[in-house]
Parts: sequence; C-alpha cells; structure tokens
Amino acid sequence: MCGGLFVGGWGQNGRVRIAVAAGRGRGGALRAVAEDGAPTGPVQEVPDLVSAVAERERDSAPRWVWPSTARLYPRLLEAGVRVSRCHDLELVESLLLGHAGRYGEPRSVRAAWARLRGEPVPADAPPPREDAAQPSLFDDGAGREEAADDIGQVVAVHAEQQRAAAGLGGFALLAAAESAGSLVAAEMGHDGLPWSAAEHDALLTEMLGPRPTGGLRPRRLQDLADRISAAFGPRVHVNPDSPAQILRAFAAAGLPVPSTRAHVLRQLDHPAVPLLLEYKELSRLHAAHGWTWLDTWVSGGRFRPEYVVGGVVSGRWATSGGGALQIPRVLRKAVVADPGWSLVVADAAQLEPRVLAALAGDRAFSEAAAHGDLYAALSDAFRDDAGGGRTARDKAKIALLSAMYGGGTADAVQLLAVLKSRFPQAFEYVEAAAREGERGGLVRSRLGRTCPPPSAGWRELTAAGDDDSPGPRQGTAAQALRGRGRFTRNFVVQATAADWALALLASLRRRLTALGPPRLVFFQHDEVIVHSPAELAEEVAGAVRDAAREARLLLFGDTPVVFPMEIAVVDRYADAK
DNA sequence: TCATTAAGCCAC
DNA sequence: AAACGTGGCTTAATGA
Repeated sequence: MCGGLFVGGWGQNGRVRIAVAAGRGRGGALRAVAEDGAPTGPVQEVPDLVSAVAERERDSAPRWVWPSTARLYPRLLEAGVRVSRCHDLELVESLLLGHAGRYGEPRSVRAAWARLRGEPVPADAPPPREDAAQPSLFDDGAGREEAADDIGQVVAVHAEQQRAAAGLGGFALLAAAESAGSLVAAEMGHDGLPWSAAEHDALLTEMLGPRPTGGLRPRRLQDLADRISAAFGPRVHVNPDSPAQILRAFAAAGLPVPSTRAHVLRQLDHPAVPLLLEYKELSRLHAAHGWTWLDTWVSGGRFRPEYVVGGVVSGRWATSGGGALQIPRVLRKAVVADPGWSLVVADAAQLEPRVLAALAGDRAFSEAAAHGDLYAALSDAFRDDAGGGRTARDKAKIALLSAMYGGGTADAVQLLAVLKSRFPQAFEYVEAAAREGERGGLVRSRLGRTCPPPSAGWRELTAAGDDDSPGPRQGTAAQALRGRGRFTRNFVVQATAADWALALLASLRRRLTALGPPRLVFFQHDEVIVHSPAELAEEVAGAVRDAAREARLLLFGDTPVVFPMEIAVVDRYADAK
C-alpha cells in the first residue's frame, strides 16, 4: 500500500551506496557497496573528492556512506554540490550504541573499527574550537582541518552497522531519518535564515537606546540600574546582574526571598521590583541577542547557526553556537524574507499529546486527537471536575502536560486521575515508561532511539535506598527514582515526537528539491520555516502537509490520530502567530 | 589568570 | 500558573 513511499523517499531497497573516505587535503577514496555493506567494486582513489562526489551524484544519486556529514558536507555545499541521501556512520553508531545500552561510548569510525577488532577504543576527538590559534598539520589551506579517513574502515564499519540494524525493527528507518537530518542541518547552516540586520538594530535601539561604545551598558539599561539602586535607598549600590546582591538588598529591606527569579519577585511589593523585571528582560536581550550577537552570527543578510543533530538524548537537535533554538520571540521581527520571496512558517499543533495518543493506541484519546484542537476535544472529560476555576480546555492541557512531564502540582494530580479513568491506555503508556525508568531500565522511541542508562551514582543511590535506614539518604534515593521516572516518562513521548519531526524534515526536503528554489531555513523541534519564491509558497505549504502525512504513516501506519500543521505564508516571521 | 559551577531566562 | 521534561547561553561567583 505504501511501497512507493519507500522507493521514492527512503531508498532502503537496494539503491547503490558509495563509501567515502576523505584524505588529507582535497583527495579521497570511494568504494561502491551493496545495501548489506559488501563491496561491489574496487577502491577508487580520487584526487578531488568534491568533484568526484558531484559527478557520481549527477550520474546515479547513490546513498553516500561517510563518517560524518557535519565534517564533510559543508565542503560540498561550499562548492555548490548537494546530495540526496547519505548514511552518517557516526550518527548511526551513536544510535546503535544507545540501543545496546552503551550510550555515550566513542562513535568515530576509528572507534567502531577498534570495537569490531577487539582493540583499544580511542576516545572521540573534541569538537574543533572556533578560536583555534594556528592552522593544524592537516589544514587544507582554507582553514579547514582535514582528518584522513580509512576507506577500509569505512566499508567495514558500515557493513557491521547494517548487520546490527537488520535485527532491530524500525532501526533502518531511524538511521535513514537521522542521516537525512544531518543533510538538512548542514544545508540550513549553509543557506542561513534570512535576517535583517537593520530591523534587528532598530529593534535594539528602540528597546535599549543607541548602541553603546566600549562595553558600556546601553542607556536604557544604565538608567534602570541606577533607579534600581535608588529604590533600595540613598547611596546604595546594587548590581542588578548579581542575584546575590539583589537577595541581600531585599533582605536588608525586610523582604527575604529565596531567589531572584521573575515569578518570585512578582509576589513582592517593593518599588525595585518592576524596575528589576524590566531590567532582566532587556539585559538578557542585550547580552544574548544584542549587537555583539548580530555582529557574530549575521552576515550577508543571513543568520547561520550551527545545528547539532543528535545533540539531545531525545533526538531533538541542539546548536553549538548562535542559539538558533532560543531566538527570543521579539526578534522574530528581524526574520524577513528576501524581496519577492515568502516565509512559509509551519508548526505541528500539539505534537507531543498527539504522539502519545498514537503511541498508546488509546481509542478514546485517538478519537479526540483525530480532529483539530486536541485540548478542546479533551476538555469534555474535564468539564465536571475540580481544577480551580480554569476552563475545561486549560484543565485538559495541564493534565496532559503533567502526564508527559511527570508534574506534581495538587491540581495536576487531581486532573491526572481524570485522565486515568477516561484515557486509561494513554495514561498507562507513560506510567509504564516511568516504572521502567525507576527500575533502572531503558525505554525507546517509536523508531528505536534509546534513552541513556542510569549512571553508576544513580544505581548506588537507589540501591542504598532499598534498606529502611532513616535519614536524608532515603529522601535522595526517592528523589533519584522519581527523577529517573520523569525522565523516561517524558523520553518516550519527546523522542517519538523527534522521530516524527525528523521524518517530516526528510520528506519535506525531498519534496522541496523537486520544487527547485525553496529552501528549508529553520527547524525548531516541531516547527519549520521554508524560504520560497512567493509564487511557490502555496505549493510549499502543500508539500509541508504531505510531508506531515508521510511522517505519520511511516511511524504509526493507519492510526486515526492526525498531525495537523498550522501554516502561515508571511514576509516576516513575527507575522506568523 | 583561567576553568568550572550556579543562577537565571530563552526556546520547545 | 508553574518546578514538571530537553537543551543553550550569559554573568557572577568560586576555586585551583
């Protein structure tokens, strides 16, 4: 029924693979292999790896088997070469190690090769530092470090990975999705998110005052800092950036507080509070996303962050610079499409609860999730129950988030009881994951991404908690157990949502390639932005919807649960919501 | 002086 | 509304 999906999309059925080893400098080695990893041709040394890849991509669009997309693909992109498929050996090695309960062991091709041969396993090299003082031995002249790969190791490690993955249901799909994600990440880093430095600067000037010189505070921040000190008394000096000084100042004013968090301060009646709250907000904008950030990360009208695929245990992406996944909402005004182009902003509505519904196969829950607003659909279940004057929809939302995050406010506990009686299978699904975690066990996402095992310290602590000796250790052991339960409870949902998002990305990327110019320029857990010529924007929106359906099918087959995308075609990101 | 930790807020 | 999951990033404070 869905065979065509795999032929066109995921290419797991006998497509040609070519193993790649980058040499020192521009050259390298290639070797054709079968899907099971067996070589089907001789090793070919090539003097110019980039042009060799470009040529074979044009001819046959193979699945490229290489040690690391993050290290190799940027070179290709700089040369204008894009590939359609790859197998990222390091990422797949990580996934396989994780599946075997060996999360975090070295994942380089060399390490995998050493494990194969029973030799000492070398640690992974630390990520290259941006401020590396001098060019390394293997610098290729463009400031790049070239580590030489060994084509024999690449071929052998790939074959072993294929052998290992064959026994794990769904794992080939996970490997393909993770690898496709690595291509998207490198391409997005290369293309960049359209970013108006002028808009950003105007926004900063409006909120903070003119750009200061020489590391001074912007005028508005300095003004607030002065007024904060004054609010605590004459000749008092308080550095608002120092939580310790703020605590002391409030204590001296007869208002002892446990912390300076915004929601704590809001409870206080003191003239410094509104000033501090405003200072915190503006100061964070200035420090994290001010002019320095703009100078560092935006060039040529693009914000070019560095995404780290597989950087989060749950399979979500991380970033290693620029903070692309924490862009403050106020700065969305600076994300502006090129003239004649549009931003297609697409967001998976209520992704995680829908994932839970599909995972658990809970019929009542799935029916609720089969149409538009899931929380509203669920709210019927909460209409007659306690919950402190909230709307039924809010109650439903709290209960769901608590079920997934392990939350424990009094209201949430009560609402959870309702969830348990109305949607027992969904409730039981996350409860089972929590119990497994508390036993010290592993849980997995739909496609097989596996959580890390508990640490040795955790095992020791919780084992000690088994005896009945009174004292503080009992409390910490119980805390550790609950913490692990919360983690695994959340993991199954968050990691499966990440599975879904990766499948969406891979599918969408392929569909956009067919459209031509539109480019994926942003991805944030459950949201994507495509930069597209305005006249293609509706086609892009259609591609996003199709990709969401394909992702659902790949993960959950014929589940009734739908994964609707909220899509806006805008000039500026800020206008999307 | 430099590296590490804590506190805090940003995103989902 | 908030302490309940995953992270990044910045400053102040701490410590070698």
